[in-house]
Formats: sequence, C-alpha cells, structure tokens
Amino acid sequence: MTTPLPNQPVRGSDSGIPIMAAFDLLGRKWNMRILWELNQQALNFRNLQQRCNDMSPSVLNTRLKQLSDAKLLNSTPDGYQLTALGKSLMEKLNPLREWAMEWEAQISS
Amino acid sequence: MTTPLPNQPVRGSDSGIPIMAAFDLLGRKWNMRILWELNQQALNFRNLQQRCNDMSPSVLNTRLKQLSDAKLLNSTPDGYQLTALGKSLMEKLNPLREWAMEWEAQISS
DNA sequence: AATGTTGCTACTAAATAAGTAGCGGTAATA
DNA sequence: TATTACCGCTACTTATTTAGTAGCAACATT
Repeated sequence: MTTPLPNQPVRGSDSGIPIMAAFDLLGRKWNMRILWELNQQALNFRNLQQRCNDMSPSVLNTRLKQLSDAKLLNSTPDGYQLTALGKSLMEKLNPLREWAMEWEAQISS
Repeated sequence: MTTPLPNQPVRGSDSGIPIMAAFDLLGRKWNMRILWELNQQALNFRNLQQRCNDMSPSVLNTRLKQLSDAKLLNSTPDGYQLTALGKSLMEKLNPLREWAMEWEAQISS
C-alpha cells in the first residue's frame, strides 16, 4: 500500500486535491484512532496497540509508517508522538466533532 | 457491511464516540468523493458514477445505501442529493481543507 | 543464566473493494 | 410495433486491504 499524500493521485480520486488525500489517509482504519490517542500522550508501540483495542501489530506497524511518511507523527525515545502538523490537524477537527454530535442526535431520533 | 453510525460501536473503535463514527463512514473509500460531487449538484446514479472515476456500480450502490442510512443524502426525482445534515457536514470541513493545503506545502518541501 | 519487555516481522485468514456482464424497467424514436 | 437507448441496479469473480496469531532478535532486570 502506498501512503496517501496530498500531491499525488489518491485512492478514490485522481484529482490530487489535498483534502481528498487527507480523507483517504485519515479514513484508513485505525489512523484517526492512533492520532487521537497520541494527541493525549506519547505512547510506545505496545501501549498504543493496547489503547487501540489490541489492534494487530502488523496493521499498527504499517499505519505508523504511513503516518510518519505523512509527517503527522514520529518516533522518539519517549515513544510515538504527533508532529506539529499532526497536532494542528487534531485542532482543525474540532468543528467536525461538534458536527458529529449533532449528527448523532439526528440519527438516534 | 454495517453502516457506521454515531450511536453504535465503530470500525476501529468501540468507543462509540461520534467523531470516530464520522471518520469511519467518511473514510470509507469513495464516500467523501460522493458527498463532494453531490455538494456541487444533484446527480443520478450513472452520472454520479461517471464523476467518481467510473467507480464500480456495486460499490456505489452500497455507498449510497450507507450514506442514506446515515441521513447524509437521499434519492429524489432529480437524482441523489445531500440532506441538510450532509450539507452542514461539507461546510464544517472547510477548515480541514485549509489544513490539507498547508499539509501539502509541508510534504512537498 | 533466566525471565520479561521491547519493537516488530512473517505468515494465513477474513473482510472489503474493484471490475465486468447484463437484467428488467421506462421512454423516446423509427 | 420494434428498436434503440438510457435508467438503477444485481450477480458474480477477482484483487486489495485488514485482521489475527506466533514468535524472533535486541535489550533490561533479577
């Protein structure tokens, strides 16, 4: 699997539009969850795995590589942690979190 | 496949956190693209398929069902179109689009 | 020297997506 | 009427992605 990056054609689109690449990357199973967990605190491989419902190490490993390629996280002596870019992404997602709650309200009614 | 909805466990997470469900749904291949295209204009099945790089009808069909279940779009005599909820989602994604452009700049440098 | 923890690889199995053919319906056209 | 064309799809096979399990090699601790 190639890592979805914003300057190249993307799964589900050859438009190369950056947000499409973002959604391709973020939508890949576990990627959001990993960023979410690392936004709380740096974690080493096995702790991160535990927090992510004991996801399989093979998948975790490929995800970590993709997210590193995308410069959203990196590996440090303290464990994996978000880059500035990764942190800024998590901030931008706040409006989406609000939307999701509204969505929940409408779905369950 | 079950449709990811915000009030139930989610692919990649059993937290039930709405935003996780949102990302699970939106991240599924083609879903973002479909919403994107329908945000521009209502389209019938075959036109939508064409716009989405001639994606396979089987996948398109399952996507349309999921997105309908999620109340983000519905089928009308004029073709498929976004619900108010779907439109509001697209608006909330604007900050993310900006982020993605910044991301692109950093990746390609 | 034995035991435990680390990050990870190698492998198989299951789930999801892609791709292709074409059906049964409606509608306009000859 | 019969032909042609478009419509939303379904049925099917193949390819790609994700899940799951076992365990290795490196380092630390006891």
